[in-house]
Amino acid sequence: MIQFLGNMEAKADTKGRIFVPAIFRKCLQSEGEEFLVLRKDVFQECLVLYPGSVWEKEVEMLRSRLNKWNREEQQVFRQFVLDAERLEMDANGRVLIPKRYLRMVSIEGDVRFLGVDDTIEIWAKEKLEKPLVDPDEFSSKLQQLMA
Amino acid sequence: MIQFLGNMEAKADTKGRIFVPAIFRKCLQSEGEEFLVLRKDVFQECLVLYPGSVWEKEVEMLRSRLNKWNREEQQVFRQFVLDAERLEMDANGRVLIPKRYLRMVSIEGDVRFLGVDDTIEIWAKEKLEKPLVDPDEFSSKLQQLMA
DNA sequence: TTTTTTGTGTGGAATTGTGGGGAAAAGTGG
DNA sequence: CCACTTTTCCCCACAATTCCACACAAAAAA
Repeated sequence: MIQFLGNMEAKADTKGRIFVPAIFRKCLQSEGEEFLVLRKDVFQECLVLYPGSVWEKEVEMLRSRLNKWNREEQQVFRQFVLDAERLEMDANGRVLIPKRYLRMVSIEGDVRFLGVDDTIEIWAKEKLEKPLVDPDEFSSKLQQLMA
Repeated sequence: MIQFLGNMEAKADTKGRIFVPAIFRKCLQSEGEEFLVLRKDVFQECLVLYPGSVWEKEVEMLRSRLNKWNREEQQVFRQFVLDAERLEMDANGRVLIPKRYLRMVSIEGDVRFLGVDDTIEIWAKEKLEKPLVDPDEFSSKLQQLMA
């Protein structure tokens, strides 16, 4: 089971290419992942990189539970794949992020990679400067949820 | 098993020709698909491109569930194949979409190709600008499905 | 510390993808 | 049979992407 952990800075060059941090790369390689899927997060202004196998599992799961002859369910499936794209790393270990996606999450220069479970998130650097949740709220929320 | 993923822009020229995005083309080629079938989606205002083999499977599936000696069921089957058309790509990798179909889904200039499972959808660009499903509805649906 | 290796940032050149249009061929209606 | 539209085939220009090479910084090894 694949697990990413870390938070490192990187920058998109003028062509929209970004080096995937070496630790993540090694992780992907050792798991034999051939490709990645890039997707805009549904709720947050960030991008999500799924290792191929993780993506496939997710889609398979959805496909099996959403009937394509049902209007609403098919629409949900469509929404899920709407902002997703297959990517491959180049010889140097970079991914080319299409301009459209950079715009969607307003990335211009510096970014941060964030390992979150079995996916990798890409944020505009500024957005991760301040905490996502208020620290006090965070601790009490956590306490409450894990009780 | 063939799987399309992605969302890219393209435009219909004055003759109604549209380039099939290169990634999809490669996908089709590697699966040895010789032709495509175009159809208006049953539920949405968009066009669907089926790889030949996918279309055949779909029809077979319908055929097996719809009794041809039942007047109503046969009529449904007929309607399904009525709005469908066989297409081939030209030497440059374009498909010529008959005007009739463009009108059906009100495509005039820019379009978006959308990989959805084993089919490719063609939408008028504007229609994909805003979310297809209300975000709250989407999240609750997903939450419920993946629980 | 010095050297080597690995990781990251940059850019140019070649290739491929996309948008467009012209002219031949094939249908269509008078 | 002719004029006219539609379809098919071919070629061109430009933009985007891929490939390749290099420079440099950081980390690891000697």
